[in-house]
Amino acid sequence: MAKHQAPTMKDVAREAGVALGTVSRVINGITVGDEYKKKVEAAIKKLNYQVNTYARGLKTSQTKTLTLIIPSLALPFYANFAYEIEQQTYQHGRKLILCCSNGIPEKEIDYISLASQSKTDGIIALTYSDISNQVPEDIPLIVFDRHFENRSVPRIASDNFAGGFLAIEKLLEFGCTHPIFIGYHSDFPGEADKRFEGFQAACKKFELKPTFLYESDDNDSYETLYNFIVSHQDKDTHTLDFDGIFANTDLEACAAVRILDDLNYSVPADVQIIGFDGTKKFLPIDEYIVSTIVQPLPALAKKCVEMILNAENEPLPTLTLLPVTYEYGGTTIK
Amino acid sequence: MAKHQAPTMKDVAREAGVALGTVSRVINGITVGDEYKKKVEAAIKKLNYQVNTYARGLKTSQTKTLTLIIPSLALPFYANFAYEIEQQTYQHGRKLILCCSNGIPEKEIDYISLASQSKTDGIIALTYSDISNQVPEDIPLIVFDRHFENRSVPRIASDNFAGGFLAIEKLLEFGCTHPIFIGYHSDFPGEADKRFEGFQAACKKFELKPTFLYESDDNDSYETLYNFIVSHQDKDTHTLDFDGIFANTDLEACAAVRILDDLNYSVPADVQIIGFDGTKKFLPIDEYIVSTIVQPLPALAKKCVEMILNAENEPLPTLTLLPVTYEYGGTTIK
DNA sequence: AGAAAGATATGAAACGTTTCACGAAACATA
DNA sequence: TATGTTTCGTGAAACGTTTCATATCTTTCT
Repeated sequence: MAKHQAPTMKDVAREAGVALGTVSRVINGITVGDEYKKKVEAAIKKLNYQVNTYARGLKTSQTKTLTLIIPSLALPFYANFAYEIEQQTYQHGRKLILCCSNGIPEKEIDYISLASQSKTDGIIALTYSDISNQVPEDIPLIVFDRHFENRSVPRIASDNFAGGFLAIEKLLEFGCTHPIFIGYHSDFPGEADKRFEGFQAACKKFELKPTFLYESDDNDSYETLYNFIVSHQDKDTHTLDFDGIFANTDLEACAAVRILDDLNYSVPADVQIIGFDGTKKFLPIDEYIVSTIVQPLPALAKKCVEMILNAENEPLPTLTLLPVTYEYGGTTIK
Repeated sequence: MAKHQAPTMKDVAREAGVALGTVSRVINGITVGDEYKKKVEAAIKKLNYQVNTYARGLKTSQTKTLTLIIPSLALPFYANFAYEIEQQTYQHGRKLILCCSNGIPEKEIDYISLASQSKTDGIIALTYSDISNQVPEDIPLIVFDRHFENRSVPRIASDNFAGGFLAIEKLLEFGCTHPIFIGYHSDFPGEADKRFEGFQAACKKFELKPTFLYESDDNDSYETLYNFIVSHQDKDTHTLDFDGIFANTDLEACAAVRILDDLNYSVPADVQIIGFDGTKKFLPIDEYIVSTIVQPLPALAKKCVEMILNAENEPLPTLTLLPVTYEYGGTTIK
């Protein structure tokens, strides 16, 4: 038995008794006489015809495909961003190509090259190195949550600076007199760095002594944080010299909660804590709920995709910052 | 200024002073005379030529593309599976198209149809409905972690039954005399159901009274579980009538830990707990560590991709079950 | 040395679309 | 009725590859 060949437009045309071009026009929704249209549609249904994306892509060099380059899906934040991007991509009738680079520059570049061979309609990148000069001019690129040296590459992120500032404002509003900052930062230029700057700006404005733990990635961050907190306690009075924590991420906020608990301090009575990311929004784990500055992940994804797809009409703006919001999660008084 | 056109094989051929076919052979690694090869490679480098995947796909109807259909990336288990599939896909020189269906059957079918139009080389599906009859015959399909009515569709999963059995064996080995099962199950036919069957089989074999909480998805599972546990305690003696828990997932194991803690029982002294999934392997959150039956996610992903890509040589086996392992995580004595 | 066999380069055809110049038909105008 | 205008279907060309029959050049054997 011969292998069943998928029907082509030519088959449809023959079946419907019309010309090839007519079939094409029906498929692409270009005006066609009613009787013709009906005949073609009947033939399509009868033959169960489906367009061949590759033939179309070759002809139009529009592949209806978006590419997402992301280190991994291990961090819930990454996973959720990828999810939101996919949802948007689908909504716009595109397919999403997922690339997990593990943050390895060579892989990142390799993915770019693959994407370019596949004539992808746009690249959304959350990379460790600045890959903007690897991307062909005719493929729109948006860098998410990163700021590289080259400031001309369009990027998008939450307003991390405002978020850092807001966290301190909130802690003060909730009665804290000495909020501090804790966090680890990696050596790649992530937008998350701006949270610390927001903290500093708030300290300046409200005339606070800026106390913080802000170091490069550490193998045992729990221990580092533990020691830091211990160093700020008066053992005789069992008193801490701070009463509020702004943690760089919800993960770190959780670690702080645990450590304070281990040290027999009460949250939020003794210390109020605000994290960052809004992880509870997308990680359905109770243990993970803290008061937090929420990143608007769905809105960010929406913006990314819309901007990319609109890139040929309107050049991509250099920087797009979306507002963050505070949300109560039990580690503050409200 | 004219828009810069990407160079084609024809350009390379002209630049190198050879025929079109020769360029093709160089690119595809077919034997070509040394001098020709050198000339072509030089031209490729000079023009910065890249193959056009769409032209190639049209000609060969091999798209070097795999499609993953998964409900979402919200559950760490899903996210990690997607990640491992992507890694394997990349290793085999393919691209991955990610489809998040939210478990909506219409979307699942729509994704299948898109995949088929795009002539994907294979589909890996973690769906809620049985989509096997929607997939064209010539596209290999593997269903992950599901068992539908139609038993002829190739599927792959961890050996959940053996895992359930193993969990009880371990609890007994660690000195429990009355292990129980807790878990919620959804109404779609997931392989995870088999864990409960494994539990039951173990009860039969070891002559245990099978105590369990096993209900359909619940809006407030915490409360249900809390009430269940309370109903098994003697309030006067503050004693529970069980001393071991096998939880259907690590998430539920964590909930149990928390509830027992709230009720002032000690884990693992009073109650030992074993979860399922091995979530700690891929979710880097300390709160989330329990003793667990580990699903071999990387191995599962590897198998999926290898089998799919080998499907034309060797027809896909109906059922592939990969072994699970026990791993200590603090909620048991070892 | 001549013929046969073996390599390997060549260029045209084909994959399944979209697009466009062309022509036919229908309609409006005078 | 004759002419101009609009509408819409037609079919060939083109997109950038791969593949295959053909042609050319070596090598080997008698």
